[in-house]
Amino acid sequence: MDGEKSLNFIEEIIEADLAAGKHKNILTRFPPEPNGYLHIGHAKSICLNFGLAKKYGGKTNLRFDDTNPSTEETEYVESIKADVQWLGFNWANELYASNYFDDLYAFAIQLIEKQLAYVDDSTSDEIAEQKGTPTTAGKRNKYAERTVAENLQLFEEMKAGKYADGTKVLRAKIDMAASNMLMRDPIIYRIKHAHHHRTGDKWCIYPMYDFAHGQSDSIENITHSICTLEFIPHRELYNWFIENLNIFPSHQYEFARLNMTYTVMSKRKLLQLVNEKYVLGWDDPRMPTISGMRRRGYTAESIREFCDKIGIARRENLIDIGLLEFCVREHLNKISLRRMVVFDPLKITITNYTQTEEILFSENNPEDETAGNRQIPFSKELYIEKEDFMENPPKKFFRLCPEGMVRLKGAYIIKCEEVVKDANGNIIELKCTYIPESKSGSDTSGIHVKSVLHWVSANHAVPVELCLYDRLLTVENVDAAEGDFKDYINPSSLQTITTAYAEPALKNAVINERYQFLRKGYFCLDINSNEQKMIFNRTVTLKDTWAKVNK
RNA sequence: UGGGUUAUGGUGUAACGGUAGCACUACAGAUUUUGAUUCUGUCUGUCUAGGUUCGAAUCCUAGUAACCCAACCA
Repeated sequence: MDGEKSLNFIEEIIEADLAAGKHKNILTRFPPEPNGYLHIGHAKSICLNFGLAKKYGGKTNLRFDDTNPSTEETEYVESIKADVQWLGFNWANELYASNYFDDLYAFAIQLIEKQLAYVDDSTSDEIAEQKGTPTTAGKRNKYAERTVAENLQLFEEMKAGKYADGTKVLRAKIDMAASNMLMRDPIIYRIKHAHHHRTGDKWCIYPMYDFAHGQSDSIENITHSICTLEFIPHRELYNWFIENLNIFPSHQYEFARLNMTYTVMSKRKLLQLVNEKYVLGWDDPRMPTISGMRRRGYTAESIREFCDKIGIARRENLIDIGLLEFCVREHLNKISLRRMVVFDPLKITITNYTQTEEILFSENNPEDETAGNRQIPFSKELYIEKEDFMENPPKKFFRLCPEGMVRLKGAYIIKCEEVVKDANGNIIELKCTYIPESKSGSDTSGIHVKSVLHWVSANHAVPVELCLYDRLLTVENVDAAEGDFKDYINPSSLQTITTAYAEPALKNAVINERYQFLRKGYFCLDINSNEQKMIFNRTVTLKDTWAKVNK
């Protein structure tokens, strides 16, 4: 393959359609139901639909599939729009299935007139009963015999609010013996005396998904209607309506939805996590929601890159969350400002340091020359990370130890001369000397050390709070695990650190800027930060070879 | 047990009858003032059994496994 990226199966279909002159331009759509927040699985669909349009010079509509007023809310509409935009996509039109309620009602009348739909008074249990099973055909009931006039009147009365919820439905008259259960006279309208977030109380009958989605595609002239695998059986019905209504022939294509290790990807389960307070909200940084990932520090670029890397196919998949982390590290490495923060401080006194303080410089980002330098104050008393010192180190440990030497990043080489302990034998301080000729950038000492540590000057240190996140679940594939998914929630998915000290440059931290805390990971300022307290979220750790060796 | 869909390294994804490639992971090494980054290298794969063919991941036959469908949800 001469460097050319191969096409996925949908791209192949589109290129064939375009080549055959079937369409001049393509039109796709992203059709969320506004009953929850978008998650990374939706991002896959968004990137696909908008990406295809972009690649082939077409357009994409954002269409809310709002046919069920009892679960849908404006709050969700707003969050969905914000998330799609944040991901970097612009829709051609903001549309709603509810825009088409009048058209859909007219379509239903047409079906009745063609004797292809009837009003059924059966209860939901009776309908289920009469439907049969996958191995036995269903039976049509007496209501299917109603005349066109009778059906027209009844349906009109349903619309007028004459009947209570659940007492009547409109059904398409197709085939009660079909092997595809969806073709066994599917319900297309039900009575719901519910307030709709857009149409208010205008309607008390609402179309079902199957009677709304395909027709909406058709009304908009969508050329390629892309959805997930579980809708495959719906395609037959989708086509049946288009054919019998004789409307624009949109086509449905299906791809496999995204599953990811150590998390859940269903709106129902995510809603449960929110409602039952396992997380702090839809935008909790542990959630796989777009808003959660945004708050955690993921960039839109990295999410798009991830969606590109996982590919599009028709087989079930379970993507290693490590791939997502790889993508975000890859981007953050290029753009984040380097800063030093000590999480668990151990005091160091430089016994031979005679100045009160001096200002040192260090690069903001070694990956980006234009990022410039920052000032870092150095003084006699510093903090380093407790875990960077060991009194009796194993062979492969090359950080600080008694008599040992390390470099302080951007500063000097120091040597540990004395370990100070409290009455209980805990190490509370290290007395060190520094090598004056080893100053960073003008080192003439000739000394080579194996390790470089991050540090902060004690007098200049800024206390900050850190939120460290771990995977949401304790098992890779919760769908394959026994019992309820909530049994597998990771109890330590959030660790809050209140002992951390940051270098003074971090006082200027702002939302949306990305930081790499040297040797610790990528962080961003949390929206709950204020003048008194800065809170940083860890987006992802750095790769840590030492942690692996150590284990 | 009716119908539908899918099977390629640990995980994803290519190949369109002609050298099984790429990415992530894992492992080994080089460089490094982040045990990061970067660079180099290594391991591991065509669900099974037959068949067609000079040649099969690809075509045929028969199995096997997984997922989806019996909501007035989408």
